[in-house]
Amino acid sequence: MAFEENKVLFGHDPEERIVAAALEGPDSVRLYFRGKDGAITSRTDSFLPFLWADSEIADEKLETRRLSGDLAFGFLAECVDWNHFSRLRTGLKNTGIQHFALNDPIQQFLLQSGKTLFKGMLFDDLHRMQFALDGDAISVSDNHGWSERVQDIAQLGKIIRERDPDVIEGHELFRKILPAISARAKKEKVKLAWGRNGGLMTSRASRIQVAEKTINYPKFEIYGRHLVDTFLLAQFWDISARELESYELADVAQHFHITSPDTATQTRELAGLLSGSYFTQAKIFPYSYQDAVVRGNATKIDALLLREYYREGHSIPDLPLSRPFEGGYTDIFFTGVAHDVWHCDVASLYPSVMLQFDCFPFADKLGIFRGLLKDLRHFRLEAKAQMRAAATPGERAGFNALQTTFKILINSFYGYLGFSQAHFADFDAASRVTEIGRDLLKKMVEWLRAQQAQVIEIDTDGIYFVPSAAKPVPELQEGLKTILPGGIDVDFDAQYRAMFSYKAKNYALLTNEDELIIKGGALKSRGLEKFQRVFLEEMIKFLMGGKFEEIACLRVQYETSIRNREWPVEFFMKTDTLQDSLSQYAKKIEASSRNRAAAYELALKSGHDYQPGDQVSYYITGVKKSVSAYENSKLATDWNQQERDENVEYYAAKLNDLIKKFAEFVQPPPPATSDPNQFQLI
DNA sequence: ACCTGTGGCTGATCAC
DNA sequence: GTGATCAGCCAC
Repeated sequence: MAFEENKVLFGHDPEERIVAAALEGPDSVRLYFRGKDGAITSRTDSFLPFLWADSEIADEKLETRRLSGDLAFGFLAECVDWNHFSRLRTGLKNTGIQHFALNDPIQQFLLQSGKTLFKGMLFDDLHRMQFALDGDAISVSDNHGWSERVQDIAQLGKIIRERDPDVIEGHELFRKILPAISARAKKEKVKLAWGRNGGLMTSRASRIQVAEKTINYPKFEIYGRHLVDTFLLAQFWDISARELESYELADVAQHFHITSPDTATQTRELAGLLSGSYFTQAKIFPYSYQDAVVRGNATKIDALLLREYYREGHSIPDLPLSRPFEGGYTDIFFTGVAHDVWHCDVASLYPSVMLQFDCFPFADKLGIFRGLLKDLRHFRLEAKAQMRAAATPGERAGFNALQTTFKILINSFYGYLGFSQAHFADFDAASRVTEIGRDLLKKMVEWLRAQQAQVIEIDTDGIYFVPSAAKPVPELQEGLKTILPGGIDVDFDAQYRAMFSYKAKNYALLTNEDELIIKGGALKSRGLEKFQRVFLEEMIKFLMGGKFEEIACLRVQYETSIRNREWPVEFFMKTDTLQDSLSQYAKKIEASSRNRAAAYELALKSGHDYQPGDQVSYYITGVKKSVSAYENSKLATDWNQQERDENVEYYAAKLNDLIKKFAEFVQPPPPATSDPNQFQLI
C-alpha cells in the first residue's frame, strides 16, 4: 500500500507482519510475526532504553549524545538495559537535571526502531479470539469460525496455547470477564500462563478517558498478545455518534443489527465492526495494538513528533505552560419554527485554518506537524477515492478504516495544540486558530445577511439560514467564494423542510424525507427521562406542522397515563452514569465539596460493587410534588409492578414544566403579510 | 497512571 | 423563592 511509504506517518522501518513486541530480557525485545501462511515465528532484537535530559549526565555506563537545535531537552541518554534505565530515573530525581522518558519499554523500542505492528497485513490476517461469561462456563470463539463452551479454567489455557491468538476480545473484558476468570483461577489454584513466553497474565490499576468520563479499570496484559474490550470500543464509537442507549452487549449488538444468539460470536462481530481503525492505527503509531485502542489521539500525535525528532537527533521542547483560550463562535438569532432552511459549513475549518494561516507549534523546528497534517489531508482524499474504486468488500473495508483513521487524526491536530501534556503544544497557535475561525464565520454571517438571507443559528463552523427569493443558494455559493480566502471552502450540504430553533446548540431539523433530527442536551439528553424525550419528539413534530391543538391533547394523554400509573418503569426512570467511585463520592460529601445525588446514594445503599462508568437507573417515589430525589428514589431493578410506588405528582409536575418551557412556541402563527417578497419565518 | 480543545444547557442541591 | 454551584451531557 503506497500510504505506508510515508515514513513520518508509518515509521521508517518497513518490516512487515509484526503482530506483537514484548520485553524479553532487560536489553532485548521479542518480536512475533504472523507469516502469510498463518504460522507464528519470532525473533529477538536488542533494545537499549533511553531518556531525554536537559544537561549532561555523569554516569559511566551511559552513552550520552548532544542533540541538534536548542530546545529544552538537548541530550539523549542511552542505557545498557531496563534496570539501568530504572536506576537512572530514580537517581535523577534529586539532581537538578530535568529529564523526560517514556514509561513503557515497548513504546520506547517501537519509537526507537521506527517499527510498527501489522504492516503488510489485513485485519483478517489477525487471529482473534473472543471470551464471554456464560453462567458458570466461558463461551469462547475465534475469527476462524471455531467456538466452544468451556467449563474448566485449565482448559482455557490449553485452548490459548493451541490456537495461539494474537488478540483476545471481550465485552467488559477488563472490568468483568478477566477479573471473574482470575478469581476462579485463584480459587481452583490454576495459573493463567497465557503468555507467548509462558508468562502469567498480569494486571494493574489503570484509567481511560472517554470524552468527559474517566473510567478506572484493571489493565490486564498477556505477553505477546493484545487485549481488546468491545465495551470500550462501543463507548469510543458513541462519542461522536451518540446513538447508544446503553453500552451493554445486548443493546449494542441490537443497535448494530448483530443477530447471532451466542455472546462470544456477538463480541466477534462487534469487534469486527469497531476495531478496523485501531488496527490501522497500530501500523502508524509506536504503540501496541492494545495501547493504540486505549491511548488518546493527542498523545498518539505526540508520539509521532517524538519519533521523528528522535530519528533526526534533534532536541525536544519541555511541556508548555497551559493557559485557557477562547473557542468557537456560537450564536442564535432566531427561535421558533422556520421553513426551507439551509445549512452550510466550512469544510474542515480548523485544519484548513492551520494550513492556510500557518498556525503550527512554535517549537516544531522540523515542521513535522505541518507536514503530517498536509499529508494526512491528501491521503484521506486518496483513501476515499480508492475505497470507491475497491473491487472487493474486504478491500473497501480496509480503505474505509484507513480514511476514517486519517479523519480522526486530522481532527485531533487542533486539539493537540491546546493539550497541556503535548510537548509541542502551542496555546498561542491554538488561540489564533479559533480566532481566525470566529472571524471567518462572522464574515460569512454578515455577507449572508447582506444577501437578505435570514441567519438562524451558527456553531463554530456551520450556519443554518433561510435564503431569500432574490438570492437563491447557487448565487450564495458563488458569492461566498469571492469573499473568503483561498483554501477556505464552504459546502452547502443540506436543505431542510423545517427547523425548530430552541437555544444555542439545541434545535430540531425535518429532512425532505420527513425524518426528524434532534440536536442538543435540552431536547434529547440521556439525562432526560424517556417519557420526556418521547414527548419532546412528538411535540416538535406538531410544532413544525403548526398543529398546536394536538400538543394540548398530547399533554392530557401523558398526564392521564402518569396519574393512572400506566407506564412501565423504563418510561420514567432516569439513568445516570457514575463518574466518581463510591468512596470518592463519600469523601466529597464529607468535605461538602459536592451535593448528594440519587444515583450515588442508591448505589451506596445497594451494597453492590459499583464502579465509575457504571450506569444507575432509578425512579422517584413519595407523594409530594417537591421531594429531594436522593431521599425519595428507588433503583429501577427494585421496581415492583404489583406495588407501584412512583411519585405521580412529581412526574406530572415534570410534564407541566416541560410544557411551560415550550409554551411561547405553542401559538397560532401571526397573520400573513401582504408583501410576497418579505421573508417570513413562522 | 492516565489525559485533545471550548461553549452551552439543564436539573439537583444547598446556602441565603 | 433565588441565585450560585456542581455534575452531567451535548455540539462542534
